[in-house]
Amino acid sequence: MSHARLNNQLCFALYSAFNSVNGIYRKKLDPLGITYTQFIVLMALWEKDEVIISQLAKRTGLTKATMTPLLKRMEERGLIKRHLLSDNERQKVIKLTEAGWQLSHQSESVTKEAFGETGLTKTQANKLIELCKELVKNTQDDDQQIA
Amino acid sequence: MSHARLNNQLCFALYSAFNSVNGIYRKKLDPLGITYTQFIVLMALWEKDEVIISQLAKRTGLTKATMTPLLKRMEERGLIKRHLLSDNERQKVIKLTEAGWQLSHQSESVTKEAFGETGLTKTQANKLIELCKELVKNTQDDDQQIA
DNA sequence: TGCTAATTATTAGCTCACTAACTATTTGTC
DNA sequence: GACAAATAGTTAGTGAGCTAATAATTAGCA
Repeated sequence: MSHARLNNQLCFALYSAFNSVNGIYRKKLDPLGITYTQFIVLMALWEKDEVIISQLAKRTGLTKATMTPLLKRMEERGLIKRHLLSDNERQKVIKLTEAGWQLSHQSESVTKEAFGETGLTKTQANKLIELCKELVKNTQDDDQQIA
Repeated sequence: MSHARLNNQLCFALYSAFNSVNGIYRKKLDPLGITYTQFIVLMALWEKDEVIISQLAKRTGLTKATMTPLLKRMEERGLIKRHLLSDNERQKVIKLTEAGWQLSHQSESVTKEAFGETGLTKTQANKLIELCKELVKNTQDDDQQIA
């Protein structure tokens, strides 16, 4: 009668933790008119602007099918523009608008406040980030073996 | 020009890690005809069956609005039954069917295989789980302060 | 009793996230 | 140059996940 138990499930722990932090961010980002996923895309663009959709998908870990409607909504809200490249008409370049850049100024405090609400110490958070990255790296390797 | 950076974001780390593990589970649970969220609900029920929806929501960390369509789909697939309680007609009791119990036999190997693919050691996984639980506990406390 | 407040579940409307199938280009090769 | 293969992005369909609003029942209490 042995079965998987919720309490010592790695995946359930990550699932709950992400939902918790996501909830914290939702409250803070809602007044700015963006979702957490859009915030991630913005962070990626603040680091490197004018990139094609595939590159953006790779850096955020999202699929292209997720990106399309996401970017469409972000364009409707005036945060980005999508331009067709002249030298390769398959590709579309994503570029931040002035409004998209403006949001970067609030991002620092949003992140700091959100971190505060997690109640974790810096050491704990760094350890958590490190382990998550390790996990992601390992599973990416797996994907490449399949391909 | 300082702004939040993707690479040292706790939330992004959790988000990526959860998406990775969720992807692993998706491949394994798809042949069983269930999603990861449904698997979580099943695990909760294997530990304690015949509970009302609110209790199930609390244990899984989902909202009631998420539970309703989720449980409807699970009932359609014959995994659970929903009964109205006679002594309190607001509440509905969720009870596993035989098919729902049957899945518990495969759950152990699904979890073990999935853990293997994360490439983490037992020590790393336990540390990760511990930190996630700490985070969830802290943010739940916050919620109670608000209420 | 009778009226308000709280609880339980559902619904509607939004956003994300995936897979699979599709269109449209570009590349590679003969 | 022509035709298969690869690449870039979109679309369709399913299943979460949330908030806010809505019923319906129960509890509290004056």
